[in-house]
Amino acid sequence: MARQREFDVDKALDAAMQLFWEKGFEAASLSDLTSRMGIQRPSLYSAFGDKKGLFEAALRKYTSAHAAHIRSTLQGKASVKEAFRAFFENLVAKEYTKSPNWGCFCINSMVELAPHDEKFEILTREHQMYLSVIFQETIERGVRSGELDRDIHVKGLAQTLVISLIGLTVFMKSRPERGFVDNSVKEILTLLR
Amino acid sequence: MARQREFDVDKALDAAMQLFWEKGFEAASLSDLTSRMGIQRPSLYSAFGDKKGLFEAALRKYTSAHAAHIRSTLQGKASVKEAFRAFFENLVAKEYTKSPNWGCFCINSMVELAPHDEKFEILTREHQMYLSVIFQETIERGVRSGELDRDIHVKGLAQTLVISLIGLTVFMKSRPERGFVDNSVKEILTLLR
DNA sequence: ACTATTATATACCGATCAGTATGTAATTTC
DNA sequence: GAAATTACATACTGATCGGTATATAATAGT
Repeated sequence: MARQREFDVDKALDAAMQLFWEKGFEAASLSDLTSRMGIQRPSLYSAFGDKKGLFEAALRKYTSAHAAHIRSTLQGKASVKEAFRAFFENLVAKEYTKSPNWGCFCINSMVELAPHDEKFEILTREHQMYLSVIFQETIERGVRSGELDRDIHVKGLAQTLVISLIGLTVFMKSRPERGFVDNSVKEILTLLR
Repeated sequence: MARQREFDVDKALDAAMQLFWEKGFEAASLSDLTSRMGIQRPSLYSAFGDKKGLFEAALRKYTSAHAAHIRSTLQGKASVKEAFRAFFENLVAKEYTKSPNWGCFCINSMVELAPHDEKFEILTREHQMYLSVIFQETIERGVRSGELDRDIHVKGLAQTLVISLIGLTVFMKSRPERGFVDNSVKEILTLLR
């Protein structure tokens, strides 16, 4: 119809996601955003509506990629116990190579926005619910294969692993000694019997 | 020497703590603060230095009260298993009566500030370390009394309960169905054998 | 009572906030 | 190639940000 966009919307969204992830919603200013995204203000507003709209788009992009990553990681090993062990150990190892540690964008958003904005209360909750379903499916696979006890409480266990994942991710933001989280991961994995 | 203060510093700090707890550091403005504290800007600056200083004072007040509360709660019951059960169930029940749910001021601060400010990285981490010591002492009491197995990994278990506490507190900010957290609490408590 | 000192209240500071009006460049349809 | 449409860049809006200068009120020591 008319002049075409000169910037890649998805690349710009990715840059916004990175900044919101690092700084949170309030602390990321429009000037920060436009400079990191490499576009001007009016382009941002025409493409994403407003700051909240951009934030929501960035968070949705993050959660879908995050869930896909977790799902494929857990499917990567035949042994379910091994899969969870690799998942948690990898999570810890990764956070201790980066410095500083921005944690999980979805959890950060849950803490900052969920109590003040119902849209983000729902969005962040639903992501954790989705992760618990992924965990649950993985555990069920272990039960079917005979690797895990038949009388295990599959759903409760999956939910507990989500809680543990959140706890670990948040606590690592304060950069505790690694032994602390290593001990916890070991303990948490004993729930898989 | 001269004119005396007309406001109660501790009461004002309490009001600031409440606001920072609800809104976080960035989202709580000086206008918000002074109006909630019932004082004028210069009084705030003369008593607390600046916004960060006020925040730090509020957080320190919170953490010391929080730790004292947890310590006395855990000492309230002879049975260690019962003590932890009551502690976690009370935590959940309390969060589900308030609406909305502001979570834990220290955890909120860890998420918002720890990666950007070393002072708060340390302050929030040390509080969790302190909680893990309280948990550890309680577990040791259970081992001594014979209520808990002698071969339990006391420290690792205490650290895991801290991780679980963080995970539960954060996740409840998104107001999930209560069954989810109830299941997790039940599962977490099975670690106490 | 006088002086020094400190708290209070008002009003202000430059900087930055999120968001937009305006004018120009580019691309399509006719 | 003219008209219509849309993206771009600059510059601006009123509002609010954290922080402070100034002036006045109150209390202490002398």
